[in-house]
Amino acid sequence: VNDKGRYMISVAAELVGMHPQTLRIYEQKGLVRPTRTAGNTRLYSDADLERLRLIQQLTTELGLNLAGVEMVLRLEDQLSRMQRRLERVEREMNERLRQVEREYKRELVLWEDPTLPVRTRR
Amino acid sequence: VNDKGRYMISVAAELVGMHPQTLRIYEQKGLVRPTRTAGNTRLYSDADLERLRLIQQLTTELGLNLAGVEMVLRLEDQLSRMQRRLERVEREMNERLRQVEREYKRELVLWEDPTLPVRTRR
DNA sequence: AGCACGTTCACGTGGCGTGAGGGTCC
DNA sequence: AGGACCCTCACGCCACGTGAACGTGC
Repeated sequence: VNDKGRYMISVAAELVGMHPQTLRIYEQKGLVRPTRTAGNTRLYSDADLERLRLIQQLTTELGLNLAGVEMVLRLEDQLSRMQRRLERVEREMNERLRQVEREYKRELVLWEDPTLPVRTRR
Repeated sequence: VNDKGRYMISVAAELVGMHPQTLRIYEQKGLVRPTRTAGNTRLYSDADLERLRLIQQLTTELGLNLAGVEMVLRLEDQLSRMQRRLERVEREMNERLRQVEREYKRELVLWEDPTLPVRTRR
């Protein structure tokens, strides 16, 4: 699937199996934000289609209404951002830990091996 | 507010401003789980009331339906657990970092100060 | 005996999907 | 000139809240 894909509403509706009117309503409620051509025609990206399929799953399979969909989308976004933040923090902390250990070992080696260049003592 | 408070359905409904029948429906859908007396009468705790107020906010103010409420409650629970985990990880990592730094400084001091007891060299 | 509890069924309202009508752009 | 776009309005269905009917426990 081409990442630059832009489909107008009839094609997009066909691709995700929805009514074109439904897509307009979703946009009106702020659930999807397709771009527009100069002639004001909606253009849906592949990301938009993916979002539409997610909304479809929430409404038809799980039975949420649109207010619920909006809130769930916000919460899931928040959740994934926190997930990434957690991973980042773990990575950075491990990094700093290794950094300190490396320095520590280097200092000890310097004191034990007199053939190495002398560093200033603290 | 007493934490051990147990109210039967009419009182609970009054306290949160809902219809008793609504509370029964919520229980049927698994949104609240009041305990029961031996005679099968529902007893709502203060935690149940708080949950009811949260559900009320989601439905009346934000317009979610019950499927949405259920999912939002799950997601918010997940979010708060991840929040706590993030804080815990940060705390533990800082702890380990300080630990390593302390050890590091102690080793250096031992090498520099001959009056201290000798440790085995690596 | 009476009152609040239990469950089940019925009704009304509102949200949401679907379609039709009419105007505009290529 | 035709077809797909735009928007707005109208209909139908289902979810949900509310109430009534009827039985049961204290």
